[in-house]
Amino acid sequence: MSDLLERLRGRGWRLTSQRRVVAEVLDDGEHVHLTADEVHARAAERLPEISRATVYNTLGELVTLGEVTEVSTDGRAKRYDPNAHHPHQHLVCTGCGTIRDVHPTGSPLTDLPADQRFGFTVTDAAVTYWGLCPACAS
Amino acid sequence: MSDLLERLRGRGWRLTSQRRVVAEVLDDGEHVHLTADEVHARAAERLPEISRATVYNTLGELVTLGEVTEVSTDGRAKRYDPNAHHPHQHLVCTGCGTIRDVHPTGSPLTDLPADQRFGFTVTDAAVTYWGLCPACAS
DNA sequence: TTCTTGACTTGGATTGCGTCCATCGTAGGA
DNA sequence: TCCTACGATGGACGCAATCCAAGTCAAGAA
Repeated sequence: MSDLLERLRGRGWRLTSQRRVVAEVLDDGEHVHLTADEVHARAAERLPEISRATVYNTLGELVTLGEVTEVSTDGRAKRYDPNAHHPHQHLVCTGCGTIRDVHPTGSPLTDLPADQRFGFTVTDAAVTYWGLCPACAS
Repeated sequence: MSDLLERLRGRGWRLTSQRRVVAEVLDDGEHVHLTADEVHARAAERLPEISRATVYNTLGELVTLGEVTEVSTDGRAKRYDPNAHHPHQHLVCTGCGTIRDVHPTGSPLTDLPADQRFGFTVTDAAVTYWGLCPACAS
């Protein structure tokens, strides 16, 4: 994660305590995909005065820089995936909304023939798998 | 679409003018994927007093019955896809948000090995392709 | 070290999308 | 035709996210 902070500094980021804390929170919970509010709650444990607006701003900047991926599954709150540098797909629980990273075989982008692209310049493809997690299934 | 109305009646639906109009709107614009607000606007052209709550209720019921599919691409408003009986995926313009139905080769569900399911009972998979439509690319 | 400045943060207001609820209306069976 | 339970209404509400004007501060300059 210090890598991340270095990369950000290299891009001309002013390194404030708020931004540092948000980056640390994303790093700490690398296995989970936090909502903006969850990021804010965890950041506030270390920096009580941090505002939600700043968390939103910082997350948005990290997404723009490609350091973090935004995952919006259904109509719920967006979740933020710090695992942006390793391509993967998502498995979402229809019960509780938690997300797992998965690695399916095959690559979806190549599965779209030219005659199915309708003149679009297709740049990305995402596969979302839906199901019930063990906890919600019981 | 009269098919749809028949099916709904067969399921014990009370056939009100509001529900009929919502169904007609979805049928009319079969090529597009309308937001709830767009459905409401078009329905209101024929039935000015129809309320947004009724449109939301009716759309929700149609989704529950499997007659319509809910498509939530990014953080924007959900869109409703009347083409629920023909499996397909979606190609979304990152510029304007419009959606096209596409038919990729291969089937995503079979692409997730058992050791990548983490105890989930996986029931569905959706592929979303992202790109710029011809209008937004120019 | 202190100064300076513009980028960053703040929090309260606001927007967008969707749901809830008490009340009224009406489709369709008796 | 009448009854009544199911559906419609619309205004209040909730949640996620954004906006904005004012205050704060990181980091380069001197």
